Amino acid sequence: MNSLEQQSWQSVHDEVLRRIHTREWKPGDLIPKEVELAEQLGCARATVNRALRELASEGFLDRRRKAGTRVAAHPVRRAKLDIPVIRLEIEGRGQKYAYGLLFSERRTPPPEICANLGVTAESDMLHITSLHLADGKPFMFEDRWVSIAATPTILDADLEKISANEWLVLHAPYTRGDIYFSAVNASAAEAKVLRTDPGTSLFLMERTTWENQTGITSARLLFAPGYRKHSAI
Amino acid sequence: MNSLEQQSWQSVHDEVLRRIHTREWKPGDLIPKEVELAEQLGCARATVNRALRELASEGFLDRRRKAGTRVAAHPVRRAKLDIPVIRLEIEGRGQKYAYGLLFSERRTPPPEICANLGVTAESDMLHITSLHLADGKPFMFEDRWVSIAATPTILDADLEKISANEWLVLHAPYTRGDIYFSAVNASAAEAKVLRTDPGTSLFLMERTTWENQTGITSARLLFAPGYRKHSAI
DNA sequence: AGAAATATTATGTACGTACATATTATCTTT
DNA sequence: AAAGATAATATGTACGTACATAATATTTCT
Repeated sequence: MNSLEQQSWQSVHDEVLRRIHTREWKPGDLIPKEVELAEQLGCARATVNRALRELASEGFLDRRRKAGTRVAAHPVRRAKLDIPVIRLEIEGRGQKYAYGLLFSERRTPPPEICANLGVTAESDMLHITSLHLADGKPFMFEDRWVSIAATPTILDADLEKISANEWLVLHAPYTRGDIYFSAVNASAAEAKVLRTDPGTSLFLMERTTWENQTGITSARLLFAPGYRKHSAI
Repeated sequence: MNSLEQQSWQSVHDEVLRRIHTREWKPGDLIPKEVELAEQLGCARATVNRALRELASEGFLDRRRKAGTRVAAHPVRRAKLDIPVIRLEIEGRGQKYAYGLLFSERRTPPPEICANLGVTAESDMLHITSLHLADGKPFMFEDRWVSIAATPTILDADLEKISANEWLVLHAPYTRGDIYFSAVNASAAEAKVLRTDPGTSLFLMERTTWENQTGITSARLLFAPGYRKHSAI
């Protein structure tokens, strides 16, 4: 890459990535400073800055003021997982989405939910279990607790028609959340709902969301056998 | 937020996010154009642009030229998963890392590996299985195929001492990869290696990486029972 | 020599201008 | 009215300058 017409932060991004991939710049190496790169590649420092910033956020570079920019010594791969509303995930596969409310009650939460959301055992909560289907077959079993204090309007929602999952996305603001992915053996009850055998290995997604310090909802999403979550890196 | 001294893309980012969270701007809504926002918030358009670009990449906004910027109708949560080298993941938990090579052979690949990597059945490949331990207990079982054509120097690596996982990160350039997460029941052999019972539900990560169009390696990473992958959103 | 103050430096960010590009909206032609 | 050409417009990006900030290097002081 000589000092000709080069432009665009994308091309700088690609060129730097090429040098990393070809080991011209090896893990741990200090790379030229922004001003030098800008000269080499014939563009403004702002352009180099944008490219390097992007590469750092992708985990390829480590940057520190004054210390300069280094190729990440232990490239941490940052996989981006898109977690859409279940309906869209199913429709995105070209399958027909259906949903059924299994059970709904208003009561105080069990200890593990209190711990997840940081609420007291006397909290007024809505407990819902439901089943999401793809082409008529069980796809995901949802077991959710919603704080009525934090989201009173959910009592007005018709959860026979719209899933709590989707209602919350549209009506409950939230600022942060946690997700855990794991694998569990199906219990007898879970196996029955998902029409599989007890003990079958199931993909589990546990999600908890807060608005500021207030716990909104905690959900256990259990996927039917064969489910795979994909990500490109 | 009045038209006073406001600066910094972070504060613009936070202010826009606040308006989304408080439903001042609801899903699907068209928000003011960059120039207007810049005026409102008293900063340059470039600053607003950076904030909105960030919010779009986080999945809160949809932006299109000429059409303007809208609050995402179906907020797709973008969970960022950090996938470090196994050794660092274990050490990051404060546990002692150990590694053992179980098996290594040089041979032609089975059909599923050919399909994954897009190589022919006559390819010269290295097949390695190994076990990663945390505090002496089985943590992850790795079953990996590496293309010798694409990465000939791996034959010189001492895979008794450094795991293929780590060696590849440090020595094999790659441009793109796929990851699949799923749950599987342990086979008899897998259960034995991971010191658990056959049928136990295990978290599986399948990774395939390419350099441009050349398949480099395909790995099946099977985690011991209880493993959970976390992400904040 | 060791600590504290000061200078230096690479990245981080803001601003204003200019132009590119993708879409949408409008006008013209058939 | 449908199709095609043209204008309008919001975002996308590049550039150069200016200053902020964090970390390091150097100098000064005790």
